[in-house]
Amino acid sequence: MARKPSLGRRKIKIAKIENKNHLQVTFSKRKSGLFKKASELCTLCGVEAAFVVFSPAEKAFSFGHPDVDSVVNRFLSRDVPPQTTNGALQLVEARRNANVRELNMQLTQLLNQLEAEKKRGEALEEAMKAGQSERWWEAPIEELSVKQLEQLHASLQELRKNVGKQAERLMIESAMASPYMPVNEVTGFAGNNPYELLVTGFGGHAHGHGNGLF
Amino acid sequence: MARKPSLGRRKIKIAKIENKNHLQVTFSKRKSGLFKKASELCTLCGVEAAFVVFSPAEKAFSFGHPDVDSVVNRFLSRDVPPQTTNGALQLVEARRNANVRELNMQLTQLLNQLEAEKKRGEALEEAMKAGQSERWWEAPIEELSVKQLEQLHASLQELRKNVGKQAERLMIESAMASPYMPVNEVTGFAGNNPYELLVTGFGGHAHGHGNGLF
DNA sequence: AACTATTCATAAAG
DNA sequence: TCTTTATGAATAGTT
Repeated sequence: MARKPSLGRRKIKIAKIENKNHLQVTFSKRKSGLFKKASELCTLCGVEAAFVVFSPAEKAFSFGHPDVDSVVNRFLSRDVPPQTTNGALQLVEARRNANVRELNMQLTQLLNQLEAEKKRGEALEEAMKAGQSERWWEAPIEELSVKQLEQLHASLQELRKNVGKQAERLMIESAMASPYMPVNEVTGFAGNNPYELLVTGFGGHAHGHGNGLF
Repeated sequence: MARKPSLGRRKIKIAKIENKNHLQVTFSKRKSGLFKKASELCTLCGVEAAFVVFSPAEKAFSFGHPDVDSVVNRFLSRDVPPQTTNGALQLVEARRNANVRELNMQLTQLLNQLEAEKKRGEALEEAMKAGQSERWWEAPIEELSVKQLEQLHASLQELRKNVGKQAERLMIESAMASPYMPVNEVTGFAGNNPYELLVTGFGGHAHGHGNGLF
């Protein structure tokens, strides 16, 4: 009766799994394990974290504590640290670049919609050009002084804040007309609790017809 | 010879670790393990994923394949899911759609407001000519003229390009062969862990069908 | 940071 | 997908 009920776990090579079924099973198992470990990290260390993954079937799964959005926002718009040591400088630049991209996204949309107004703008430019000899911020960044960079950064932050305030105000106005109380949906994970709330993706699969935003 | 050099791993309760040193060590170990597993998941299953975590010291750490930004963008702008027949889910769907509409409305209103600004533009034009502050871009966005926004946008693009070039150069310089996937340590270098190699990048990457936020 | 005993995660199979 | 099993891996506690 000497049997071999199971070979048990085998060592595998970390390389793309070719067998679709196997891949799906592995994805599912490992995703669960990852969510669990992320959850444990948050609980054990009291930190914020977010994890987003797209399944082989393009479905979005996410985990976040306190929630994905807040963590992602914190990540995307965190403030420049006081440090200016060696490597930190590059990182600051990279971060500023991220902010710039963020602003570009917003501004590009606005500008596209307002293209019709350009003509009138030309006149303004003439006027401004005449009275303005300072365009230092268009110089190569290596040539900008620390002070100038700081000023530019402050300006960007200010602009961002202004844009944000506007959006926030509009959102509050809209929210007042909203019939439902806030519900934690897609990205929700609330907790200090052992396992996560697996609220992933959306039921069926996808193809939306969009509302044409962005 | 029978020694007990170590008690070995012990079972622990998943609850906030109070001892600061212990907490820091655990955070570090588990973060590494998480990054490794996330990396493996991406490789094994050929999927995209992003993980962001803030350390107890508020420092941001992230992992992303192909990179954090593209994954996050994909997540934030994914399609609105199809309708369901389930009542409870319909409610969620409705709310999600409401969110999308809400955001679209914000954008529309913002655009309308900006458009309305053009009418006040003449007044600003006068003020400009009068030679006011050089820091006009710090004014509330509602008060910026179309022309100013365009100029600011151009400036931002220019800056972005400059920053990008520099970052690219630095990236190439420090491109010391790494078989691992991009892992960012955002606020500083962390050392030996191969999963914490510094890579600051921007990945252009656009899937052309995102409509909603949420 | 290194070491090890142990717990935990999971590959394979049903 | 859920369960079982045997192992491979991660890691808690210690040095």
